[in-house]
Amino acid sequence: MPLKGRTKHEVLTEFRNAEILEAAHKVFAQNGFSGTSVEAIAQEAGIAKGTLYLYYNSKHEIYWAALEKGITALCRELKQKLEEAGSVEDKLRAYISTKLYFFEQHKDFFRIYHAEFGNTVAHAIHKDFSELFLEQIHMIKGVLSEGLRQHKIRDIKLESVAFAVFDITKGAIMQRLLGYSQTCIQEDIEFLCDFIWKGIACQ
Amino acid sequence: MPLKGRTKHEVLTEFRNAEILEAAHKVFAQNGFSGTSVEAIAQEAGIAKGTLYLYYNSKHEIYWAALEKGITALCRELKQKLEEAGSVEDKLRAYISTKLYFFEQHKDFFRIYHAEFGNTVAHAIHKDFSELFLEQIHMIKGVLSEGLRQHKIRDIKLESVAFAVFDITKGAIMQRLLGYSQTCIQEDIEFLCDFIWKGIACQ
Amino acid sequence: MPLKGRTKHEVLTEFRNAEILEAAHKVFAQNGFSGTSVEAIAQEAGIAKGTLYLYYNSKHEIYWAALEKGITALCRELKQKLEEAGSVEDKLRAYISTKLYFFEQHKDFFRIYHAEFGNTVAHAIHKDFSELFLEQIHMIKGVLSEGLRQHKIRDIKLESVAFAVFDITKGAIMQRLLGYSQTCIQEDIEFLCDFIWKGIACQ
Amino acid sequence: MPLKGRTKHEVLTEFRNAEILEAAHKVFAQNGFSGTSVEAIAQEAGIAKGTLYLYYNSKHEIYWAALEKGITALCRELKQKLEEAGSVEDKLRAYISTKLYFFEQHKDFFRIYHAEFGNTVAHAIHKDFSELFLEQIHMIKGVLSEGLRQHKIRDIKLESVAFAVFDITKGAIMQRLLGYSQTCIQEDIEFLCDFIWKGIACQ
DNA sequence: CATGAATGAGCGTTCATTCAT
DNA sequence: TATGAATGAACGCTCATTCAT
Repeated sequence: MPLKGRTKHEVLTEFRNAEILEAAHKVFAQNGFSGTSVEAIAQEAGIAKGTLYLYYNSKHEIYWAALEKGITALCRELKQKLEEAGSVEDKLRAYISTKLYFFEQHKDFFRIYHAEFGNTVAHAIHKDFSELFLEQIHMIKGVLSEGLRQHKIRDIKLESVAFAVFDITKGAIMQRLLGYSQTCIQEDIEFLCDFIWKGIACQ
Repeated sequence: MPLKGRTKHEVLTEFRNAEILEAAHKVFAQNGFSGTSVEAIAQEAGIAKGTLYLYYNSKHEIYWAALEKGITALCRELKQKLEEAGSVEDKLRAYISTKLYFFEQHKDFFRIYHAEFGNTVAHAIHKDFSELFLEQIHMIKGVLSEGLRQHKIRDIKLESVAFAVFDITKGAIMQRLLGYSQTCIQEDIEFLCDFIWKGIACQ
Repeated sequence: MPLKGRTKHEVLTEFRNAEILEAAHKVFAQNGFSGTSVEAIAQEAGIAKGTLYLYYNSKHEIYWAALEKGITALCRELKQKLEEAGSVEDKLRAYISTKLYFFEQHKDFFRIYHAEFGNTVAHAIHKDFSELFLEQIHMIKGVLSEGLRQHKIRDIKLESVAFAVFDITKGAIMQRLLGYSQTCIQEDIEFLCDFIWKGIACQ
Repeated sequence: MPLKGRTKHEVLTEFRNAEILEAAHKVFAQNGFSGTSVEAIAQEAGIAKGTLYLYYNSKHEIYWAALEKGITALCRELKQKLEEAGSVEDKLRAYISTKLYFFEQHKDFFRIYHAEFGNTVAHAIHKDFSELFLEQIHMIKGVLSEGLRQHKIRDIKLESVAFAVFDITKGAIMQRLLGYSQTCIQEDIEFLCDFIWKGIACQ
């Protein structure tokens, strides 16, 4: 009895998937990949261990799906906020503030995301991860290009700046999570925007 | 017959230690902590598995020793280069260039170092690691303070800047390792110095 | 569909448990505790090594469970036979004959039981073991007390006698197992009863 | 420079041997055979691990030598005291009291001795051990034979009695070691002699 | 679809024994 | 003779994955 193009089965499956990934986020964030047992994920999700394998073929796949889901959600929100923003300055601010707020709400996910970052350099298991990562770099580069065309940004290596923006933002989120920074989010956003803009603006 | 206060035995022990840690650097860099077996480290070091346990009490201890050795070496080099540098600008440049060159020569170590960074956020196993990390932040803040006193740097949250400098630099190294950046090191250094200085200088 | 208060699962579990302990009896008896590998128990039980750990948390736990199961069975049988016996003489005979016949049928168990006895003196690992041991002493003392009240037994230190009865009986079983004694069980029982009774009877 | 038929070397070797076995007694008594590391014996003896292997070929050999030394000493003392004793009653008492006093002074050794007894039944590693054990049985049987010839002992299976005497005595020592018996040694000896003699005497 | 008992490869660690010095 | 660093086989235990129910 398809409704809106989806069978009841599909809806149920999707629901289960969401439950599993939510559980995965939680336990992977707490214990890391190798510190997490499939059993723990199953318990957290409230299902049997074997059931997990009806939805995912391996522990790695669960991990990757959880990672991807979060990144996809982040990218969707970033794209939307960037589109809504008008000027280049606003877009840059939108990127930064969206990310800080997003991870403030999804701290568990940031842990996984950040840990995977560490692994990416160490031994690129997932090529896909770097692709998703590069997508963000591309996004920032797009904003910077626009700023360059509008002569708001000085002649500078856009790619390097994009990486820098990405890294500084990620670092700021990390500081918040580790409790190194006691400032409020707005203050952090102001600082980052100011620092970056000064670094790239004309004159 | 001790020479220069060291017995033959001590020299041998130190040599073995160095061999083990070098091997550890290599295999941990390739496979991460949990992906690395003690057997693999032993083989890489050219010794028996049991021999490892004459020098270290556990796999974790080997890992941590490898990490610490690298960080200590980096810190030593950073301190020396910062002292040699004259002006604040030079010191900032010294920090950045020393780090880039250091990790260019110790790529394996960077992988471990970076991976541990990911873990630190995820679940702080080693308090000591964050201490060593904060030591670098402190170092940068010292330079920035000097710049502030000399009115070369505008009134800005030094701590946040320090983190930013740290993150951008680390990001740049990562780009090089992953092959995202085809520029030469000098170019990277120039870019980073320019970008950061513009972001913090007066006016 | 539970039958007699037990689910199919419970029955299966109990069956597995019995299989495991039987296997444990055999291999522990042959090789002692430290000479027995978990792998060997699993093979003897016809299951995988990991399966053992679904039922017991450690090798020690398996050992102790095997020991306890046997002792419990022995104690149950002893109590029953003692109750059935009428006079004090019969009770003493019942204790001795029950034990000899019991261990004649459970030779493997006697080996473990006896070995643990050796360990108990050496370094009391299991307090529980000495408790179970003392339970038997208490049982014998009870019989002797009755004999004393009935003036069948002379005034003598009951505890010491109880230990003596216990030790002689155990020794007799050991002789049989080691093949030192070629006499039949009945003969052994007669000898023990006669010897002990002569030692404690009035006049 | 042989003195009394022994070279200096032989004396030294014997001294080392004694030191090693004394150390072995101590650590084996505390931790059992498998719980004792060769390293521990070496440390206790104050020599290097490798040195042990100059005197003994394996851990088992050390264990066995320690056991044998004690048993030999016990047997020597038993024989001497039995010879000194006059009547059959005195000889029986001499056997019992010598054993109780001997093990009172060599508690460590009793632990090993008793533990090995457990193992003997479980899995006869050392045939030699049972030989030494049977030697004592033989000794007791000799005394009993004499008593039989002198018509002090009734017609009874001597071998069984010998085992019984052996077992009761061993049990009494064990009780003392475990603290189950608070009586003094003399009291224990009186009880054992009385109990056994009543059990075997004529009428 | 869901379950969870069963599996067995894999790993960290220990320790009796050897051997170069 | 004495040493103790080096060895590597062996073992207890874990856990991702499978599959009969």
